[in-house]
Amino acid sequence: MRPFSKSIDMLREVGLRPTRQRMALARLLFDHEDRHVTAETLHAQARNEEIKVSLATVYNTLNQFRDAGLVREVVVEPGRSYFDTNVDNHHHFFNVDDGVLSDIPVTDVTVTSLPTPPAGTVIDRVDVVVRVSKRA
Amino acid sequence: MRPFSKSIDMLREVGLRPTRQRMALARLLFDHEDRHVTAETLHAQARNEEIKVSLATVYNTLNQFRDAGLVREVVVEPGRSYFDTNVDNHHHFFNVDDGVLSDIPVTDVTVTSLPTPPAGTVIDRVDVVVRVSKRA
DNA sequence: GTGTTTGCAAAGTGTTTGCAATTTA
DNA sequence: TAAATTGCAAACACTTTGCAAACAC
Repeated sequence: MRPFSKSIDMLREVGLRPTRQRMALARLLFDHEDRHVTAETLHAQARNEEIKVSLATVYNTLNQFRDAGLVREVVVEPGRSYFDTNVDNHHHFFNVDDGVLSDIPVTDVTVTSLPTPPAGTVIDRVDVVVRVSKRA
Repeated sequence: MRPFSKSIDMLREVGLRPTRQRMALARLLFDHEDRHVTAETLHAQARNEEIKVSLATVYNTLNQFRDAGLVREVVVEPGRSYFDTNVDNHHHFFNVDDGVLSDIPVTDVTVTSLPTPPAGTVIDRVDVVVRVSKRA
């Protein structure tokens, strides 16, 4: 298998040109499972690994990946977006002390009896965020 | 009962001076139940009702009310904070098409089998957001 | 009168965008 | 070489802050 071919295929499938920046970010995101990044943290990691990419491109790329369904955007704090590489149905812990977001195994939380949505609307998705903090 | 005495008492109880601006905003917020406002929408409403208050004061007041436990901050969209006058345990619908946030009656959603929080942390609160959109 | 609060404008934070230069196919 | 993408800096939307004037007690 040629190097990077997985990233190339993934990008081609969603109609994005496999540029150097997009492939590098795809590898950072998808070589390990269940990552939770912000544009800033992903950009910092890229810099650490000597990948040349601007912060604007990181923002644009994350938005394109989200639109393509490769990552999911998670909003838990005002003024900051997290992107989750796990796009399956699942929920989150959010540590309000250090801002760390982590997955809750699907089996560990169960929402029973979903409410009837307001007239004229349908349910897109149910997000459960369990806010945690340091034990007192 | 003297006018405004409820607002005065409420503010005194949480250690905030009952200024003209804080009393006016308290009345807008608490004279009707279960309001969901942003700083901008509350400021707009104040202007409509001829209440003189700056946007900065609306922001500061909402933050003070939140710190005092009079309102709850709800984050569902990047770059915008909603404040909910219902501080009891409950959940939300969020209409992604028009940005309208509404309460889910407590009895209409049940989260069973809460997950074990990460080591060294305790659960502060569980937020369920049901994202809805116009029926296709 | 003394300390608190307000309003304004400026600053701050995270994010998006216009456009020339570069890269991809 | 034609179209897409990048990077920079400027623009943006929302929110916070510094400070002098106004207000509460």
